[in-house]
Parts: sequence; C-alpha cells; structure tokens
Amino acid sequence: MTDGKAPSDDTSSRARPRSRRTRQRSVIQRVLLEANRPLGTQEILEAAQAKAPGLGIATVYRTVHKMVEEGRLVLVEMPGEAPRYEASGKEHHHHFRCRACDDVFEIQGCPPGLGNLAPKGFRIEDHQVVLYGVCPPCTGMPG
Amino acid sequence: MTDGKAPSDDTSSRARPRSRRTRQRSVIQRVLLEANRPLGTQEILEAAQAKAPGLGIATVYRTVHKMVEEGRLVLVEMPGEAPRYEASGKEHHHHFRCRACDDVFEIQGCPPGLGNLAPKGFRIEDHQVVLYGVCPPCTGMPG
DNA sequence: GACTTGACGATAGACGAATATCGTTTATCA
DNA sequence: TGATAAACGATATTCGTCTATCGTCAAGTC
Repeated sequence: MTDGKAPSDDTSSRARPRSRRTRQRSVIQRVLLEANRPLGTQEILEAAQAKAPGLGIATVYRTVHKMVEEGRLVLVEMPGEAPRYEASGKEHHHHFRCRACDDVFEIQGCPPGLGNLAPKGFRIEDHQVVLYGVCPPCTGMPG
Repeated sequence: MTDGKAPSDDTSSRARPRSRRTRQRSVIQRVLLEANRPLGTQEILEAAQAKAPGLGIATVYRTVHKMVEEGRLVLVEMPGEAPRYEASGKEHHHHFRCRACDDVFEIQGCPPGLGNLAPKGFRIEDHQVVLYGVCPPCTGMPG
C-alpha cells in the first residue's frame, strides 16, 4: 500500500506519468541497466556521480525504489551483505561472488535436482544459489 | 625465559584463557548444540532465558562469539537476514527457509553440477544453496 | 572461607544502512 | 514564460544489530 494514486493513472494512451525525467534519474537508470551485474547503492552512487557530479545518495535510494516498484529492477541479496539491484526481465539465473574484488556476476543455468533436495513434507517454492570464488579478471585470465 | 606467568599475548602453547563454566554459558551452549537448525541471537536469547531467567543479550553475543572462535559454532547467513548460528562439525549441507514461520532447517545433500555452472575463467571455491518454501509443520503435514 | 578475576546483566554508545525532512532547483505544461 | 509541484542535495533521524562500559556476582583456587 505504498501507492495512493487515484485518478488518471491509466495504462493506455500517453498519459504523462507524474514522474519526471531528470538528468540524475536517467544516469542512474543507465548505470543499472547497462551494468551486467547487480550493483549496490554505493556502487550506483559512484558510477552515477561520474556522469552527474553532485548526485546524492538519497536520489539513488529514491530512484532504485521507484524502479523496483515499476518492476524494472530486481533486488538481489547476498548472504551477509547489503542489497544489490539488477535489471529485471532476465532469464532465471544465479550469482557468483568474487572474493577478490567483491563484485557479483550473473551465472546462467541452474543445477538440476534442486526440488529433490528437501525431505518429504517440505514444499519448495523457490531457491537461490550463490557461487563463491575468483572472477576471470582477478585470476589474471581473460574474460 | 621459562617463566610461567607472562602477561603478554603469547598464543603459542597456552592452553586457554581461563574460561569459566557458568550456568548461562552452559544453557546457551546446550540450546545451540541441541537445536537441529540455525538460531539467531534473539532466538537463542529466548530459548536460553527459558532455562536461565534473567540471562542477557550481551551474554548471548559473548558466548556465541567465543564458540565461533573455538570452532564449535558456525555462522549461517541467509540473504537479507541477521546472522544465525549452528553447531559445527556437521556434514556439508544447505538450508531451507520456511516463509511461514521463518525458521531455517538443514537440508542434507548437494545438487550436482554446481562446479560446471560458471563460465570458463571463473574459479569456483565454494557455494551456498538456499531453498525457500513451507516447512512440514506449517503445511500441516507430519514430519 | 576468603580471594582473585572471569563472567554477568543492564544499558549507553557505535555503526552502517535506510528514511525523513527541508529549502532549493527544475521538468513539465497551460 | 510563468506557475506548480516533482525531484533534487544535504543532512538529521531512525532503525536494527552489535559492542563497550561498569558495578556486581560468583567460579575456581588456595
């Protein structure tokens, strides 16, 4: 119940969303949508500030929340770490976290047999796989 | 120097820093070692207070940290949640989190093919699998 | 039993992440 | 172009978790 918009929010025609296109918002959106990996708020802030000096952390939170609401962004949580965000609409995938640079990468594919792991009686609805190790750049290997 | 009372930080063959066996500590240890699932600090506090009224949260943290140091306890982190702790020395396993009661259960076994998920160049050292769903008690089913 | 000091409970403080506030800026449209 | 309010940056506040402090208690030892 975070939205209280009553009138004129139609999904048809070209009704102006009451949200405005600002430079800051565009920059943050581009940073997130062009990144091929989940970013944390600080990462977003730094990347966005490179293109829009002076941009503040509050704007990062505001924009990120809005994009999640709109379904354009997905929350990615790694154990013991602050939230990251990645573009939505991607194939089902998991994540790899590099212990050297702390970056998180997308990993396509999904191990089979996950549904059979739990004993009888457990109803499995979802799962999350996190791989840990060292990413190609950090091992000195090419991409 | 063959003295027997060096006040320094000699970590060589010193037995242990004179830890005392108190009622509170025993209770917390029993709670953790007898639980067959990871517990959070608040859970530990409540369970321990049932057996040792007046026991404080600081003692929970003190004891948990000590046990982790000693290798008797393992930190279990679920995405977006506060740390839990479980007895160490168990077989490699993963966890199931019930969305109804929020409890976390151990899941024996491990999906095969995890090492092949990442593209070439990624060095996989470890992994973590989290299953989400509803546990037997919460589905109304028996064990 | 008396002594030493590790451990206790209570709680204030530290800490990082996130939110709320507020005066200013600026996108949007009549 | 001017009016209006969404969005901004700065920052105070909140929040949940965890740590530090301190006076008291009691485990282990002689």
